Amino acid sequence: MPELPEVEVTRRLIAPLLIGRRIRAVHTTRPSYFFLTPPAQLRRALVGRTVGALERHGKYLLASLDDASRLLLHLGMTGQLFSSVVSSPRLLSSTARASLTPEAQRGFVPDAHTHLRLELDGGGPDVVFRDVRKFGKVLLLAPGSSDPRLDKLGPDALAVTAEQLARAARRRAGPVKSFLLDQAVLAGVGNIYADEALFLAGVRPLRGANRVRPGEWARLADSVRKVLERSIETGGSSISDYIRPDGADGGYQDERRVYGREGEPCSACGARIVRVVIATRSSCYCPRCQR
DNA sequence: CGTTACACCTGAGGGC
DNA sequence: TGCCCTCAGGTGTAAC
Repeated sequence: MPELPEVEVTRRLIAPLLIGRRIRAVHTTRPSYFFLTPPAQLRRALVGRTVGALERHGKYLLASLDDASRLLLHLGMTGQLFSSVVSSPRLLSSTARASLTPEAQRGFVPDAHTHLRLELDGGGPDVVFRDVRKFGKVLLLAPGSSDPRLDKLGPDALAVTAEQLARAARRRAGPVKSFLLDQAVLAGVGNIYADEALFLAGVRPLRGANRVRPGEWARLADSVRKVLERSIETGGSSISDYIRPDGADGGYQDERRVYGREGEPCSACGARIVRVVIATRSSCYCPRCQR
């Protein structure tokens, strides 16, 4: 679920809970697909560490620790990173929520999907990482080491230029939609914001990337930045699982022009929004506004 | 090298 | 009500 705006909003709200804090205790679930670093090793390595900075690279978060190691986090499709003092209806199924006491409903209660919980010195709330589908990832990077997942990322989508996009697209005959989703080309755009940026730029998602003209790359680069910045301002898109770290919903889902709006009238021209499948990802566009 | 198909995992919602 | 199918904001890998 989370794309660049959701990860950036998460970073801004989680940073004050983590930075300068010493990790007092670490709670995890059993080993799984989710843990690139085995949970037992993770617990040993993290306890006693103090967090320096919390940075974002595309959709990845990177926490630097006082022993020069770094903790790499990815939210996958259903990952949620939040403060333990929140209570949000998105965090529990209705049946699970109904079984809690009123006191428990006011704070977060760890469940089987709560894969990582950091207790911090200083009396603040815990930092919780919950992920139902476990497509999210946790990886501890030893001092001085990196990871291919980070190294292969293209320029951050908030800073990408038309020239960078046009150059990267030269040998790319596939759909421009797939091109925008390629994290090695630009880092941070996912299915929602690719569709939204293509709409704003007036470009059809199925057009070959190498058949997009220079003027259109300029509009696309602007549209990508505009859409992402506006989403960050509104707190991101809360469509199914995403919540802000403080438990509130984002607001960008109400500003979508095409994503998830198949069959609805285009907000610009009234034509019916169309849905096609491109490389297994559903893609919505306006057949009149986008060429 | 570029591109596609599929796997990874769980839950919600629609159709019958 | 229950079952079965499809779909979901991502990404790594194998295969062409």
